[in-house]
Amino acid sequence: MNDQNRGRVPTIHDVARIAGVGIGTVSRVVNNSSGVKPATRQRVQAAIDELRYSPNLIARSMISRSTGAIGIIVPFFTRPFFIEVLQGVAAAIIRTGRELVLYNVETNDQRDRYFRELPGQRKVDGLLVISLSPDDTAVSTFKQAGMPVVLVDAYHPQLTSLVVDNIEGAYQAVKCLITHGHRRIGFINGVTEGNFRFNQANDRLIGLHRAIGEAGLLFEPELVLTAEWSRQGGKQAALQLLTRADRPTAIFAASDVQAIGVLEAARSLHLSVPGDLSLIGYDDIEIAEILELSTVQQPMKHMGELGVQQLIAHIEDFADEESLPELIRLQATLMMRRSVSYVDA
Amino acid sequence: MNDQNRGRVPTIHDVARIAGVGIGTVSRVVNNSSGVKPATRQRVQAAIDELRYSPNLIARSMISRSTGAIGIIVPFFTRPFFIEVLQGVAAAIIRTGRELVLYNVETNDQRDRYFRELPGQRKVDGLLVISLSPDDTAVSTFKQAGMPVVLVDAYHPQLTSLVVDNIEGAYQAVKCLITHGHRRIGFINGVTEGNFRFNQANDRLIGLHRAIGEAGLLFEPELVLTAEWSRQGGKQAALQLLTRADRPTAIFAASDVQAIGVLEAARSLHLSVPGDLSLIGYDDIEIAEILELSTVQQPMKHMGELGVQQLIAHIEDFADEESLPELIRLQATLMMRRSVSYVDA
DNA sequence: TTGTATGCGTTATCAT
DNA sequence: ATGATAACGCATACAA
Repeated sequence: MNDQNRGRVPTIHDVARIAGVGIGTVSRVVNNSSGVKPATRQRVQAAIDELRYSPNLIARSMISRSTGAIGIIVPFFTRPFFIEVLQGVAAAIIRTGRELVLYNVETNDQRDRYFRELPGQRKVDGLLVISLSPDDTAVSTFKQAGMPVVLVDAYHPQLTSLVVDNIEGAYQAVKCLITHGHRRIGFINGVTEGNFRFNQANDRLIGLHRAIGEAGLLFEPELVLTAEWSRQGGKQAALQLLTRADRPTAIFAASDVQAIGVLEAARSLHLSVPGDLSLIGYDDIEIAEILELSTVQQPMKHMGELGVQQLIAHIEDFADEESLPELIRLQATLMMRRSVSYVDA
Repeated sequence: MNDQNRGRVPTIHDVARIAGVGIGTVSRVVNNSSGVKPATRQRVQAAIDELRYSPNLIARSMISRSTGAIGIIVPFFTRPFFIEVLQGVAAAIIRTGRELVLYNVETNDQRDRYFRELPGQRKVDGLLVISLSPDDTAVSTFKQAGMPVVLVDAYHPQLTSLVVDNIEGAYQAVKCLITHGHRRIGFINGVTEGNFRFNQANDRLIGLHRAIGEAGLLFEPELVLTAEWSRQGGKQAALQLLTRADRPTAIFAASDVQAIGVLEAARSLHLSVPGDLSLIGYDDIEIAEILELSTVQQPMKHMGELGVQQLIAHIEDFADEESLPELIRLQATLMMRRSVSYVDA
């Protein structure tokens, strides 16, 4: 192991030279192809071990036209919801021995650039898109490039999409509050950032309307606030709701992160949950259980795993060209915990 | 956009043909090289736009010998500690316009395979290794392949390493408990999984010893338990400690995740924290603040960002060959919150 | 059974 | 200013 070789990675030619064979034979040994005399195979293997050779995957990709990597396009990946989806994604990808390449998007521009350029760059074999809905132009780029794409928590008619019934989820949450005798229910919705989560925010509002309408209650617009998808956002909105003269007896938040902000607001106002205020969040991130927060569970890890599974099926399916896009619907589940109680019990 | 081109990505040759120029010229336009007549440049650009061409990064990598990607080798990436480090990592990487490739390791074999093969595969320009200490063989593989490697929360004399003074952190935690009058202090340490976190677990124990020794207290081995780095692990260990006749009045846990398990155990035994039990965790993951858990803060995001920063410096530094490895020491900080009180106050 | 030549899509070095 | 051509490291078809 002389120092001359510093920084120079051995290639298939080096192995061939050492073993005294042609590069074709080395290639056969490396790829376990048949038709190599055991003795030669052994010589080659010895050379490989000696040089600590491992094949340059970039060069191999040029020929095989596949990289073994899967790209994940995800907005604001540090938020708990996305983190939990990513956990499912990563577990599923790694299980297949592939690599995971993360593309985080924080702006519309970034999203559009990824949609436009990633398909042609060929650095990944497929794209899993989380909570982002590509427009028709983007989809045509995917199709033209033959790049398999699957959507998770987003929808496009021409792409396999995996969606959660959040209208029903929100409906169940609000209905539950109504059943518990609440009549003044505050709703803290999430902002729609660059239309990233347009449906997400909207669906929850629709579910709320449905539950309220069904119960024959009056919809009170001043009890509906829009806040950042953050603790801070939730806290501020809650403060606003809870300092009203006619403060709501219950709050439904569009995400657990915001619900935690509500808890903090309540604490700072010396209101007890659920004594003075009932609360339901959304997502069921891990911390919700610890805080005994009632919430609507989205099967986040499962969404990630299922998305990867679908994507890999597309990648491996050569007849993919015109395989019809599937629409997979998942349920949201109300998780009742300690943060809800009957009003004036 | 005819259907014939489905799945065929346009190459530089297609652009050249359409624009009626040679591929060299196209390459110059794509890379903004000088020496192209404005008129030609325009023609080429038009062809690029028409075909929606974007250069194949794989082919480009063959020549440039760089991929624009950074590989992260991390064990058990779903644990909060690693998630928070990864957040810093991802933010820093994306800020530089590079890609992040995640390599999760759950076994010794996996770790060794990554260390052995990744350097030669050339799919990434550098490796950031989290909480994993490569041995001399691995390090020599890195060096020979000229693959830049930086260690975070791990150490090797020949590699730039970023470590946290966890001995001091643990010392501060235990000393604080002693100052609050506690004499029987339980310690829930983490297991050493395949030596992944050998130092991590050991350092905390050393800090404990130091604080206890300094106070002239007797070290009681039966109050030191080893548990999984999980809520469940922490809970079970705590149950064991807290059901003793002479139960400790305080517990120090090697991680916040385990400390949360302690909280759950206390709750199930109807012991109040900090009334009946004082508790200090380790790491300061986000949930610690929400739970008002006292803990020792590790600058996780900062570690990730700093690691990336160092790695990129190595990647871009051509004289890297023999640039000396740095050892960067970071402080751990005791965060006092509600989970600690004076004993028999 | 094995060696050699071709091509993957780029960039870079030459000519022109 | 621009076009042709040689690498880059590999897999593979084909020749021997």
